[in-house]
Amino acid sequence: MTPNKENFIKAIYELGGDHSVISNKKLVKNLSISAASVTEMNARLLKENLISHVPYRGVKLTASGIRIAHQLIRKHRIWEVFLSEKLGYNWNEVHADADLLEHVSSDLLIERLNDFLDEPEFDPHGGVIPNKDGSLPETSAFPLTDVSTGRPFTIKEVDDDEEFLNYLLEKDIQLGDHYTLTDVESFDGPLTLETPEGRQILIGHKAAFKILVDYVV
Amino acid sequence: MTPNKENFIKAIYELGGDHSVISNKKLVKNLSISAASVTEMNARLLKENLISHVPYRGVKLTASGIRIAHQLIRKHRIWEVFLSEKLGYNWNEVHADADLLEHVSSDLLIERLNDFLDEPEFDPHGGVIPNKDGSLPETSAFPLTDVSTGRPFTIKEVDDDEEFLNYLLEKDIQLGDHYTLTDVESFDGPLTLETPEGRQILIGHKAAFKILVDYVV
DNA sequence: GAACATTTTTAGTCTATCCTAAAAATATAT
DNA sequence: ATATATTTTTAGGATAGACTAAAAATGTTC
Repeated sequence: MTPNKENFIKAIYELGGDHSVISNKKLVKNLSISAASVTEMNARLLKENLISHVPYRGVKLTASGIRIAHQLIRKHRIWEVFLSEKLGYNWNEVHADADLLEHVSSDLLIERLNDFLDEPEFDPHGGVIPNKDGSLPETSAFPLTDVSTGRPFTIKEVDDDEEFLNYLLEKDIQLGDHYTLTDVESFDGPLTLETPEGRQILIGHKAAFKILVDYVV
Repeated sequence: MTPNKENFIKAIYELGGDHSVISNKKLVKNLSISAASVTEMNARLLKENLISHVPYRGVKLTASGIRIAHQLIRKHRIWEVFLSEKLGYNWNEVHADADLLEHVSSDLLIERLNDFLDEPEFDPHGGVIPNKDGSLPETSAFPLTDVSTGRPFTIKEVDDDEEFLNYLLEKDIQLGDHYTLTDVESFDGPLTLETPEGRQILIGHKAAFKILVDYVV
């Protein structure tokens, strides 16, 4: 396993390749490599039984491909917690360094780091940290787009994307904040949130999809 | 700069390539690669002006080659301090992981880590940590082989080699220990050290060369 | 200093990863 | 349903890194 293959598997996973077939085109865009390179990498991962391939359709992760993706995400997120909590990185600085570190982290290193950080459950964006064995803890968050009006909810997780995190910083939206949905424009229009203090926040539909929430009990 | 080139430069440095010409043979042994691969890598580093090359004699680092070596050693040693002090790694476990981490560490990461560790001066083996600009702090340690009998000294630094560290563990020799040299066998024979409590320790000449000491004032 | 031994270099391959350009397959649109 | 557009695959190359085997240079020994 090389850093390249690992990144490829992670990209497939992040595009939904654990449950659906991902087109080459999406991978071309996501990884910024040529279409020919995607075809080639598919062939390599296919030979290792990490993906299944439908010609001219795309690829999907096998069970072992998913396990590898989860283990990579575990490493990535544990590093994010370290960078954020111990080294004072901002929300939007952690990603790049974690992306490099995850590929050179021995099991010993990750487990020691996990202990040092007191076995965190979530990374700085609210992403759940997979278990050591590659399984995924249960979580109940769902997209902000699916929330019902009037029922108070809390922000559980946000997309790990630098640009998007800056957008949230601007809107002053943070993990754990409480809101109520007061209005939804039809035809995928913006959503209006209200803070307990009565402040109104407008969120585009596309952004709302990148925010996972849960109802306050 | 790739991890491979970085390791090559570090190997040259560690063999004394900052001040003398290092033969291909030594690099073959040190890096466990073929002689042909060494010749090739020499050609690449020569093109980048990181080494000077005397055909059939060997290579020597240029000023920028030395600076790169120092910066790598800075990264390596800061990671070693972290692994040892914060993650509870043993003396002899730190090397392997530090060797991987040093190649993926951004300047931001290293400087934050350095702050987090309270700007350590030495790594767990007593190696001095180079400055951010690639310069080397002054130290006064010298090989145990050069010590005079009767004058008390202290252990300042030991070779960063797993096998050798286990040897020291066996002999119960640690950084900061105080000893006096009581006897030296001629013809590079073993040295006899004495602890303040009167315990005698026998050290082979080759091992003594890997231990740096300084007189107690 | 000629013969043998060692070391370095050259030549020719191999793999992983990337690319561009062209061909093949699939999708869309009139 | 045929023409056009898009996507994927194939073909052919490039580069970094590593290898083995053979050739060239250097060292050593008697």
